[in-house]
Amino acid sequence: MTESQSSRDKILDVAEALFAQRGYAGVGLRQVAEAAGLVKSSLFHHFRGKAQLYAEVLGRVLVRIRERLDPVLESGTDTERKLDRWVDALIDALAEHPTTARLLLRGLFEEDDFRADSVPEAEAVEETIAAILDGIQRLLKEGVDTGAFREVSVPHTVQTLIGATVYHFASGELGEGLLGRPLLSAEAVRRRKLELRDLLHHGLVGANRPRARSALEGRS
Amino acid sequence: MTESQSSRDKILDVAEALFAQRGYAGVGLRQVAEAAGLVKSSLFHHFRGKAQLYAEVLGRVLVRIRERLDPVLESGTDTERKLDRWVDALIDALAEHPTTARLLLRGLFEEDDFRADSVPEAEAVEETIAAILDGIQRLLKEGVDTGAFREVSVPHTVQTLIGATVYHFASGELGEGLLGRPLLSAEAVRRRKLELRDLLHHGLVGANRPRARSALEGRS
DNA sequence: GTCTATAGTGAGATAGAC
DNA sequence: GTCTATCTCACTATAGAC
Repeated sequence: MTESQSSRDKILDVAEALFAQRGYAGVGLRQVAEAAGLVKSSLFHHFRGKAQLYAEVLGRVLVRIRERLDPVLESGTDTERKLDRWVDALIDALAEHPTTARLLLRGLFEEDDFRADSVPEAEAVEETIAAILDGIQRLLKEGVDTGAFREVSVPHTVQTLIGATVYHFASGELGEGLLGRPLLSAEAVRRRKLELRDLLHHGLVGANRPRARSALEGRS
Repeated sequence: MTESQSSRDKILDVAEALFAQRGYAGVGLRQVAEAAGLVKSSLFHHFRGKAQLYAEVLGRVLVRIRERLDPVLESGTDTERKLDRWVDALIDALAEHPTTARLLLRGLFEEDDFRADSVPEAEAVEETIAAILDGIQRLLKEGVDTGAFREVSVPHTVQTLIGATVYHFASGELGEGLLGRPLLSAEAVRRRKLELRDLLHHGLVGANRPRARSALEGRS
Protein backbone atom coordinates (compact mmCIF):
# COMPACT_ATOMS: atom_id res chain seq x y z
CA MET A 1 0.00 0.00 0.00
CA THR A 2 2.94 2.38 0.44
CA GLU A 3 4.19 4.33 -2.56
CA SER A 4 7.67 2.95 -2.25
CA GLN A 5 6.80 -0.54 -3.42
CA SER A 6 8.77 -2.27 -6.10
CA SER A 7 7.58 -2.29 -9.67
CA ARG A 8 7.01 -5.99 -9.34
CA ASP A 9 4.58 -5.56 -6.45
CA LYS A 10 2.83 -2.71 -8.17
CA ILE A 11 2.32 -4.86 -11.25
CA LEU A 12 0.95 -7.70 -9.12
CA ASP A 13 -1.45 -5.32 -7.40
CA VAL A 14 -2.90 -3.79 -10.54
CA ALA A 15 -2.95 -7.15 -12.30
CA GLU A 16 -4.92 -8.62 -9.40
CA ALA A 17 -7.55 -5.92 -9.70
CA LEU A 18 -7.78 -6.23 -13.47
CA PHE A 19 -7.88 -10.03 -13.59
CA ALA A 20 -10.59 -10.00 -10.95
CA GLN A 21 -12.67 -7.52 -12.90
CA ARG A 22 -12.22 -8.75 -16.46
CA GLY A 23 -10.74 -12.23 -16.25
CA TYR A 24 -7.65 -13.80 -17.74
CA ALA A 25 -8.67 -13.56 -21.38
CA GLY A 26 -10.27 -10.14 -20.88
CA VAL A 27 -7.14 -8.38 -19.69
CA GLY A 28 -4.38 -7.19 -21.98
CA LEU A 29 -0.85 -6.76 -20.79
CA ARG A 30 -0.97 -3.24 -22.19
CA GLN A 31 -3.72 -2.38 -19.68
CA VAL A 32 -1.75 -3.91 -16.86
CA ALA A 33 1.43 -2.08 -17.80
CA GLU A 34 -0.19 1.32 -18.12
CA ALA A 35 -2.11 0.91 -14.87
CA ALA A 36 1.26 0.19 -13.24
CA GLY A 37 2.83 3.24 -14.85
CA LEU A 38 4.97 1.31 -17.30
CA VAL A 39 4.99 0.46 -20.95
CA LYS A 40 3.94 -2.99 -22.01
CA SER A 41 7.28 -4.53 -22.82
CA SER A 42 8.67 -3.64 -19.41
CA LEU A 43 6.43 -6.29 -17.88
CA PHE A 44 8.53 -8.98 -19.49
CA HIS A 45 11.45 -7.96 -17.36
CA HIS A 46 9.51 -9.01 -14.24
CA PHE A 47 7.39 -11.88 -15.55
CA ARG A 48 7.97 -14.39 -18.28
CA GLY A 49 4.55 -13.83 -19.77
CA LYS A 50 0.87 -13.40 -19.12
CA ALA A 51 0.27 -16.90 -17.79
CA GLN A 52 3.03 -16.65 -15.22
CA LEU A 53 1.83 -13.24 -14.06
CA TYR A 54 -1.64 -14.66 -13.62
CA ALA A 55 -0.36 -17.68 -11.72
CA GLU A 56 1.59 -15.44 -9.35
CA VAL A 57 -1.41 -13.23 -8.73
CA LEU A 58 -3.57 -16.25 -7.98
CA GLY A 59 -0.93 -17.86 -5.79
CA ARG A 60 -0.52 -14.71 -3.74
CA VAL A 61 -4.18 -14.43 -2.79
CA LEU A 62 -4.44 -18.15 -2.03
CA VAL A 63 -1.49 -17.97 0.34
CA ARG A 64 -3.04 -14.93 2.00
CA ILE A 65 -6.18 -16.97 2.62
CA ARG A 66 -4.38 -20.07 3.78
CA GLU A 67 -2.44 -18.01 6.32
CA ARG A 68 -5.72 -16.97 7.87
CA LEU A 69 -7.31 -20.41 7.87
CA ASP A 70 -4.48 -22.64 9.06
CA PRO A 71 -4.20 -21.13 12.59
CA VAL A 72 -7.90 -21.77 13.12
CA LEU A 73 -7.52 -25.46 12.35
CA GLU A 74 -4.61 -25.75 14.76
CA SER A 75 -6.39 -23.97 17.60
CA GLY A 76 -7.46 -26.28 20.39
CA THR A 77 -11.16 -25.79 20.78
CA ASP A 78 -14.09 -27.99 20.00
CA THR A 79 -15.03 -28.75 16.42
CA GLU A 80 -18.11 -26.62 16.38
CA ARG A 81 -16.26 -23.47 17.42
CA LYS A 82 -13.47 -24.24 15.02
CA LEU A 83 -15.95 -24.32 12.15
CA ASP A 84 -17.41 -20.98 13.22
CA ARG A 85 -13.96 -19.46 13.34
CA TRP A 86 -12.98 -21.02 10.02
CA VAL A 87 -15.97 -19.47 8.30
CA ASP A 88 -15.37 -16.11 9.96
CA ALA A 89 -11.72 -16.18 8.96
CA LEU A 90 -12.58 -17.04 5.37
CA ILE A 91 -15.11 -14.23 5.22
CA ASP A 92 -12.58 -11.82 6.72
CA ALA A 93 -10.05 -12.87 4.09
CA LEU A 94 -12.57 -12.36 1.29
CA ALA A 95 -13.68 -9.01 2.69
CA GLU A 96 -10.15 -7.71 3.11
CA HIS A 97 -9.60 -7.02 -0.58
CA PRO A 98 -12.63 -6.40 -2.76
CA THR A 99 -11.04 -8.35 -5.60
CA THR A 100 -10.30 -11.62 -3.81
CA ALA A 101 -13.57 -13.46 -4.16
CA ARG A 102 -13.97 -12.66 -7.84
CA LEU A 103 -10.44 -13.63 -8.59
CA LEU A 104 -10.90 -17.00 -6.90
CA LEU A 105 -14.20 -17.80 -8.53
CA ARG A 106 -12.93 -16.76 -11.95
CA GLY A 107 -9.83 -18.83 -11.31
CA LEU A 108 -12.03 -21.89 -11.06
CA PHE A 109 -13.24 -21.46 -14.61
CA GLU A 110 -10.30 -19.97 -16.37
CA GLU A 111 -8.13 -22.96 -15.77
CA ASP A 112 -9.12 -23.95 -19.27
CA ASP A 113 -8.04 -20.69 -20.80
CA PHE A 114 -4.81 -20.54 -18.97
CA ARG A 115 -3.74 -24.14 -18.69
CA ALA A 116 -3.22 -23.84 -22.43
CA ASP A 117 -0.10 -21.71 -21.98
CA SER A 118 0.87 -23.66 -18.89
CA VAL A 119 3.51 -22.49 -16.45
CA PRO A 120 5.21 -24.31 -13.56
CA GLU A 121 3.91 -21.71 -11.09
CA ALA A 122 0.44 -23.17 -11.56
CA GLU A 123 1.45 -26.15 -9.47
CA ALA A 124 1.91 -24.00 -6.37
CA VAL A 125 -1.60 -22.69 -6.94
CA GLU A 126 -3.02 -26.19 -7.08
CA GLU A 127 -1.14 -27.19 -3.97
CA THR A 128 -2.46 -24.29 -1.93
CA ILE A 129 -6.00 -25.02 -3.03
CA ALA A 130 -5.55 -28.68 -2.13
CA ALA A 131 -4.20 -27.76 1.31
CA ILE A 132 -7.12 -25.45 2.06
CA LEU A 133 -9.65 -28.05 0.94
CA ASP A 134 -7.91 -30.75 2.89
CA GLY A 135 -8.07 -28.63 6.04
CA ILE A 136 -11.78 -27.98 5.93
CA GLN A 137 -12.51 -31.58 4.96
CA ARG A 138 -10.59 -32.87 7.97
CA LEU A 139 -12.46 -30.48 10.22
CA LEU A 140 -15.84 -31.55 8.89
CA LYS A 141 -14.97 -35.23 9.09
CA GLU A 142 -13.88 -34.78 12.70
CA GLY A 143 -17.23 -33.18 13.46
CA VAL A 144 -19.19 -35.94 11.81
CA ASP A 145 -17.10 -38.69 13.45
CA THR A 146 -17.47 -37.26 16.94
CA GLY A 147 -21.17 -36.59 16.49
CA ALA A 148 -20.79 -32.84 16.74
CA PHE A 149 -22.28 -32.52 13.24
CA ARG A 150 -25.04 -34.36 11.46
CA GLU A 151 -24.07 -37.17 9.12
CA VAL A 152 -23.64 -34.86 6.19
CA SER A 153 -21.60 -35.53 3.09
CA VAL A 154 -18.29 -33.81 3.71
CA PRO A 155 -17.59 -32.90 0.07
CA HIS A 156 -21.06 -31.51 -0.44
CA THR A 157 -20.76 -29.45 2.71
CA VAL A 158 -17.44 -28.05 1.52
CA GLN A 159 -19.14 -27.04 -1.71
CA THR A 160 -21.93 -25.36 0.20
CA LEU A 161 -19.44 -23.45 2.33
CA ILE A 162 -17.55 -22.22 -0.72
CA GLY A 163 -20.76 -21.22 -2.41
CA ALA A 164 -22.02 -19.39 0.64
CA THR A 165 -18.81 -17.41 1.05
CA VAL A 166 -16.80 -17.08 -2.15
CA TYR A 167 -19.80 -16.85 -4.43
CA HIS A 168 -21.50 -14.36 -2.14
CA PHE A 169 -18.62 -11.92 -2.09
CA ALA A 170 -18.01 -12.41 -5.80
CA SER A 171 -21.61 -11.76 -6.77
CA GLY A 172 -21.07 -8.08 -7.52
CA GLU A 173 -24.03 -6.08 -8.71
CA LEU A 174 -26.45 -8.96 -8.28
CA GLY A 175 -25.57 -9.37 -4.62
CA GLU A 176 -25.51 -5.65 -3.97
CA GLY A 177 -28.88 -5.27 -5.64
CA LEU A 178 -30.29 -7.95 -3.35
CA LEU A 179 -28.77 -6.61 -0.15
CA GLY A 180 -29.29 -2.96 -1.03
CA ARG A 181 -25.79 -2.10 0.13
CA PRO A 182 -22.15 -2.75 -0.78
CA LEU A 183 -21.20 -6.37 -0.17
CA LEU A 184 -18.11 -5.28 1.71
CA SER A 185 -19.76 -2.74 3.99
CA ALA A 186 -19.05 -3.55 7.62
CA GLU A 187 -22.73 -4.20 8.24
CA ALA A 188 -23.10 -6.55 5.29
CA VAL A 189 -20.00 -8.53 6.25
CA ARG A 190 -21.13 -8.82 9.86
CA ARG A 191 -24.55 -9.94 8.77
CA ARG A 192 -23.17 -12.51 6.36
CA LYS A 193 -21.22 -14.15 9.17
CA LEU A 194 -24.29 -14.19 11.36
CA GLU A 195 -26.63 -15.62 8.74
CA LEU A 196 -24.20 -18.31 7.76
CA ARG A 197 -23.44 -19.24 11.35
CA ASP A 198 -27.13 -19.52 12.15
CA LEU A 199 -27.70 -21.68 9.10
CA LEU A 200 -24.86 -23.98 10.03
CA HIS A 201 -25.78 -24.23 13.69
CA HIS A 202 -29.34 -25.18 12.89
CA GLY A 203 -28.38 -27.22 9.88
CA LEU A 204 -25.09 -28.86 10.61
CA VAL A 205 -24.99 -29.22 14.34
CA GLY A 206 -26.82 -32.20 15.75
CA ALA A 207 -30.31 -31.31 16.93
CA ASN A 208 -30.37 -33.24 20.18
CA ARG A 209 -27.57 -31.47 22.04
CA PRO A 210 -27.75 -28.63 24.56
CA ARG A 211 -27.53 -25.41 22.57
CA ALA A 212 -27.16 -22.00 24.23
CA ARG A 213 -28.06 -19.50 21.55
CA SER A 214 -28.51 -15.88 22.60
CA ALA A 215 -31.82 -15.60 20.84
CA LEU A 216 -31.98 -13.19 17.89
CA GLU A 217 -28.68 -11.43 18.36
CA GLY A 218 -29.38 -7.95 17.07
CA ARG A 219 -31.40 -8.35 13.94
CA SER A 220 -32.52 -5.40 11.87
CA MET B 1 -30.90 -31.88 -30.88
CA THR B 2 -32.11 -32.97 -34.33
CA GLU B 3 -29.85 -32.46 -37.30
CA SER B 4 -32.39 -30.40 -39.17
CA GLN B 5 -32.07 -27.31 -36.98
CA SER B 6 -31.57 -23.87 -38.46
CA SER B 7 -28.11 -22.35 -38.68
CA ARG B 8 -29.20 -19.82 -36.13
CA ASP B 9 -30.01 -22.46 -33.54
CA LYS B 10 -26.86 -24.37 -34.31
CA ILE B 11 -24.82 -21.20 -33.73
CA LEU B 12 -26.61 -20.56 -30.44
CA ASP B 13 -25.93 -24.11 -29.30
CA VAL B 14 -22.23 -24.13 -30.03
CA ALA B 15 -21.83 -20.57 -28.72
CA GLU B 16 -23.50 -21.61 -25.47
CA ALA B 17 -21.01 -24.42 -25.00
CA LEU B 18 -18.03 -22.26 -25.87
CA PHE B 19 -19.04 -19.24 -23.79
CA ALA B 20 -19.63 -21.54 -20.83
CA GLN B 21 -16.22 -23.13 -21.18
CA ARG B 22 -14.06 -20.15 -22.04
CA GLY B 23 -16.07 -17.04 -21.24
CA TYR B 24 -17.06 -14.03 -23.29
CA ALA B 25 -13.60 -12.63 -23.83
CA GLY B 26 -12.08 -16.08 -24.23
CA VAL B 27 -14.17 -17.09 -27.20
CA GLY B 28 -13.50 -15.95 -30.75
CA LEU B 29 -16.20 -15.72 -33.34
CA ARG B 30 -14.00 -17.77 -35.62
CA GLN B 31 -14.22 -20.68 -33.13
CA VAL B 32 -17.97 -20.32 -32.91
CA ALA B 33 -18.38 -20.21 -36.67
CA GLU B 34 -16.23 -23.23 -37.38
CA ALA B 35 -17.87 -25.25 -34.62
CA ALA B 36 -21.17 -24.44 -36.31
CA GLY B 37 -19.83 -25.42 -39.73
CA LEU B 38 -19.61 -21.90 -41.12
CA VAL B 39 -17.01 -19.24 -41.73
CA LYS B 40 -16.72 -16.30 -39.44
CA SER B 41 -18.38 -13.66 -41.52
CA SER B 42 -21.50 -15.76 -41.95
CA LEU B 43 -22.30 -15.25 -38.29
CA PHE B 44 -23.00 -11.60 -38.96
CA HIS B 45 -25.94 -12.56 -41.09
CA HIS B 46 -27.64 -14.02 -38.02
CA PHE B 47 -26.33 -11.79 -35.24
CA ARG B 48 -25.26 -8.17 -35.22
CA GLY B 49 -22.08 -8.94 -33.35
CA LYS B 50 -20.45 -10.83 -30.53
CA ALA B 51 -22.24 -8.98 -27.74
CA GLN B 52 -25.67 -9.63 -29.18
CA LEU B 53 -24.89 -13.31 -29.73
CA TYR B 54 -23.80 -13.57 -26.12
CA ALA B 55 -26.91 -11.80 -24.86
CA GLU B 56 -29.13 -14.16 -26.81
CA VAL B 57 -27.31 -17.20 -25.47
CA LEU B 58 -27.68 -15.95 -21.93
CA GLY B 59 -31.31 -14.98 -22.41
CA ARG B 60 -32.17 -18.41 -23.75
CA VAL B 61 -30.84 -20.31 -20.76
CA LEU B 62 -32.43 -17.89 -18.30
CA VAL B 63 -35.83 -18.33 -19.92
CA ARG B 64 -35.35 -22.10 -19.79
CA ILE B 65 -34.76 -21.83 -16.06
CA ARG B 66 -37.60 -19.45 -15.42
CA GLU B 67 -39.99 -21.80 -17.20
CA ARG B 68 -39.10 -24.49 -14.69
CA LEU B 69 -39.31 -22.27 -11.60
CA ASP B 70 -42.45 -20.26 -12.22
CA PRO B 71 -44.87 -23.21 -12.08
CA VAL B 72 -43.48 -24.18 -8.68
CA LEU B 73 -44.23 -20.75 -7.26
CA GLU B 74 -47.80 -20.89 -8.58
CA SER B 75 -48.48 -24.34 -7.19
CA GLY B 76 -50.83 -24.36 -4.21
CA THR B 77 -48.93 -26.12 -1.45
CA ASP B 78 -47.42 -24.89 1.77
CA THR B 79 -44.35 -22.68 1.70
CA GLU B 80 -41.97 -25.29 2.94
CA ARG B 81 -42.82 -27.76 0.18
CA LYS B 82 -42.71 -24.99 -2.39
CA LEU B 83 -39.16 -24.18 -1.37
CA ASP B 84 -38.15 -27.83 -1.66
CA ARG B 85 -39.65 -28.01 -5.12
CA TRP B 86 -38.08 -24.72 -6.16
CA VAL B 87 -34.63 -25.96 -5.21
CA ASP B 88 -35.20 -29.30 -6.92
CA ALA B 89 -36.44 -27.57 -10.05
CA LEU B 90 -33.43 -25.26 -10.12
CA ILE B 91 -31.06 -28.17 -9.70
CA ASP B 92 -32.88 -30.07 -12.46
CA ALA B 93 -32.53 -27.07 -14.73
CA LEU B 94 -28.81 -26.77 -13.97
CA ALA B 95 -28.26 -30.49 -14.43
CA GLU B 96 -30.12 -30.63 -17.73
CA HIS B 97 -27.33 -29.05 -19.78
CA PRO B 98 -23.79 -29.33 -18.45
CA THR B 99 -23.05 -25.79 -19.59
CA THR B 100 -25.84 -23.92 -17.84
CA ALA B 101 -24.36 -23.32 -14.40
CA ARG B 102 -21.02 -22.13 -15.74
CA LEU B 103 -22.67 -19.85 -18.21
CA LEU B 104 -24.77 -18.25 -15.50
CA LEU B 105 -21.94 -17.80 -13.04
CA ARG B 106 -19.64 -16.40 -15.70
CA GLY B 107 -22.47 -14.12 -16.79
CA LEU B 108 -22.41 -12.54 -13.36
CA PHE B 109 -18.84 -11.40 -13.82
CA GLU B 110 -18.61 -10.72 -17.49
CA GLU B 111 -21.18 -8.00 -17.38
CA ASP B 112 -18.20 -5.67 -17.23
CA ASP B 113 -16.58 -7.07 -20.32
CA PHE B 114 -19.71 -7.11 -22.31
CA ARG B 115 -21.64 -4.11 -21.09
CA ALA B 116 -18.89 -2.19 -22.87
CA ASP B 117 -20.29 -3.07 -26.27
CA SER B 118 -23.82 -2.86 -24.96
CA VAL B 119 -26.79 -4.24 -26.84
CA PRO B 120 -30.53 -3.82 -26.25
CA GLU B 121 -30.95 -7.59 -25.83
CA ALA B 122 -29.17 -7.30 -22.50
CA GLU B 123 -32.29 -5.76 -21.02
CA ALA B 124 -34.29 -8.93 -21.53
CA VAL B 125 -31.54 -10.79 -19.68
CA GLU B 126 -31.75 -8.41 -16.75
CA GLU B 127 -35.51 -8.69 -16.67
CA THR B 128 -35.49 -12.47 -16.54
CA ILE B 129 -32.93 -12.43 -13.74
CA ALA B 130 -35.02 -9.91 -11.84
CA ALA B 131 -38.14 -12.02 -12.26
CA ILE B 132 -36.43 -15.15 -10.97
CA LEU B 133 -34.99 -13.32 -7.97
CA ASP B 134 -38.31 -11.68 -7.25
CA GLY B 135 -40.02 -15.07 -7.23
CA ILE B 136 -37.71 -16.69 -4.70
CA GLN B 137 -37.66 -13.56 -2.55
CA ARG B 138 -41.45 -13.56 -2.34
CA LEU B 139 -41.45 -17.22 -1.43
CA LEU B 140 -38.91 -16.73 1.34
CA LYS B 141 -40.69 -13.66 2.68
CA GLU B 142 -43.94 -15.59 2.79
CA GLY B 143 -42.23 -18.30 4.80
CA VAL B 144 -40.73 -15.85 7.27
CA ASP B 145 -43.98 -13.92 7.65
CA THR B 146 -46.07 -17.01 8.32
CA GLY B 147 -43.51 -18.46 10.69
CA ALA B 148 -42.74 -21.42 8.48
CA PHE B 149 -39.11 -20.27 8.32
CA ARG B 150 -36.79 -18.74 10.86
CA GLU B 151 -36.36 -14.98 10.81
CA VAL B 152 -33.59 -15.09 8.27
CA SER B 153 -32.51 -12.31 6.01
CA VAL B 154 -34.26 -12.96 2.72
CA PRO B 155 -31.51 -11.51 0.48
CA HIS B 156 -28.78 -13.42 2.28
CA THR B 157 -30.76 -16.62 1.98
CA VAL B 158 -31.21 -16.06 -1.74
CA GLN B 159 -27.46 -15.66 -2.02
CA THR B 160 -26.91 -18.89 -0.11
CA LEU B 161 -29.33 -20.75 -2.36
CA ILE B 162 -27.60 -19.48 -5.50
CA GLY B 163 -24.22 -20.36 -4.10
CA ALA B 164 -25.33 -23.83 -3.07
CA THR B 165 -26.79 -24.59 -6.50
CA VAL B 166 -25.30 -22.54 -9.30
CA TYR B 167 -21.81 -22.44 -7.84
CA HIS B 168 -21.89 -26.14 -7.08
CA PHE B 169 -22.74 -27.20 -10.62
CA ALA B 170 -20.33 -24.66 -12.06
CA SER B 171 -17.41 -25.76 -9.93
CA GLY B 172 -15.98 -28.09 -12.56
CA GLU B 173 -12.81 -29.93 -11.70
CA LEU B 174 -12.72 -28.67 -8.15
CA GLY B 175 -16.17 -30.00 -7.40
CA GLU B 176 -15.55 -33.27 -9.20
CA GLY B 177 -12.31 -33.73 -7.32
CA LEU B 178 -14.16 -33.27 -4.05
CA LEU B 179 -17.07 -35.55 -4.89
CA GLY B 180 -14.97 -38.11 -6.72
CA ARG B 181 -17.48 -38.34 -9.54
CA PRO B 182 -18.98 -36.21 -12.31
CA LEU B 183 -21.11 -33.38 -10.94
CA LEU B 184 -23.92 -34.29 -13.30
CA SER B 185 -24.01 -38.02 -12.62
CA ALA B 186 -27.45 -39.08 -11.52
CA GLU B 187 -26.15 -40.06 -8.10
CA ALA B 188 -24.37 -36.73 -7.53
CA VAL B 189 -27.43 -34.72 -8.57
CA ARG B 190 -29.71 -36.79 -6.34
CA ARG B 191 -27.33 -36.38 -3.43
CA ARG B 192 -27.01 -32.64 -3.95
CA LYS B 193 -30.78 -32.23 -3.68
CA LEU B 194 -30.83 -34.34 -0.53
CA GLU B 195 -27.96 -32.56 1.19
CA LEU B 196 -29.36 -29.14 0.41
CA ARG B 197 -32.84 -30.09 1.50
CA ASP B 198 -31.55 -31.44 4.78
CA LEU B 199 -29.53 -28.29 5.37
CA LEU B 200 -32.52 -26.08 4.69
CA HIS B 201 -34.94 -28.11 6.77
CA HIS B 202 -32.68 -28.06 9.77
CA GLY B 203 -31.49 -24.56 9.11
CA LEU B 204 -34.33 -22.63 7.66
CA VAL B 205 -37.42 -24.27 9.01
CA GLY B 206 -38.42 -23.26 12.52
CA ALA B 207 -37.14 -25.65 15.17
CA ASN B 208 -40.22 -25.85 17.32
CA ARG B 209 -42.62 -27.34 14.83
CA PRO B 210 -43.65 -30.94 14.32
CA ARG B 211 -41.18 -32.39 11.83
CA ALA B 212 -41.70 -35.80 10.27
CA ARG B 213 -38.35 -36.67 8.72
CA SER B 214 -37.91 -40.24 7.50
CA ALA B 215 -34.61 -40.60 9.30
CA LEU B 216 -31.52 -41.04 7.12
CA GLU B 217 -33.19 -41.57 3.78
CA GLY B 218 -30.78 -43.89 2.04
CA ARG B 219 -27.32 -42.58 2.79
CA SER B 220 -24.22 -44.28 1.46
C1' DG C 1 15.22 -1.54 -15.43
C1' DT C 2 12.78 1.07 -18.70
C1' DC C 3 12.32 2.56 -23.11
C1' DT C 4 11.23 2.46 -28.72
C1' DA C 5 10.38 -0.35 -32.48
C1' DT C 6 8.62 -4.19 -34.54
C1' DA C 7 7.44 -8.94 -35.62
C1' DG C 8 3.69 -12.07 -36.04
C1' DT C 9 -0.86 -13.44 -35.07
C1' DG C 10 -5.67 -13.20 -34.46
C1' DA C 11 -9.47 -10.49 -33.14
C1' DG C 12 -14.30 -8.16 -34.62
C1' DA C 13 -16.46 -6.37 -38.32
C1' DT C 14 -17.69 -4.88 -43.38
C1' DA C 15 -18.23 -5.20 -48.60
C1' DG C 16 -19.74 -7.48 -52.21
C1' DA C 17 -19.77 -11.70 -55.42
C1' DC C 18 -22.56 -15.77 -56.02
C1' DG D 1 -27.55 -17.42 -46.74
C1' DT D 2 -22.82 -18.49 -47.41
C1' DC D 3 -18.76 -17.37 -49.33
C1' DT D 4 -13.80 -14.70 -50.25
C1' DA D 5 -11.31 -10.76 -49.41
C1' DT D 6 -10.10 -7.09 -46.71
C1' DC D 7 -9.97 -3.32 -43.13
C1' DT D 8 -8.50 -1.88 -38.63
C1' DC D 9 -7.11 -2.76 -34.32
C1' DA D 10 -5.19 -5.13 -30.24
C1' DC D 11 -2.77 -8.81 -28.67
C1' DT D 12 1.71 -11.52 -26.78
C1' DA D 13 6.27 -11.44 -27.25
C1' DT D 14 11.17 -10.17 -28.75
C1' DA D 15 15.33 -7.22 -29.92
C1' DG D 16 18.18 -3.86 -28.76
C1' DA D 17 19.30 1.20 -27.49
C1' DC D 18 20.00 3.84 -23.30
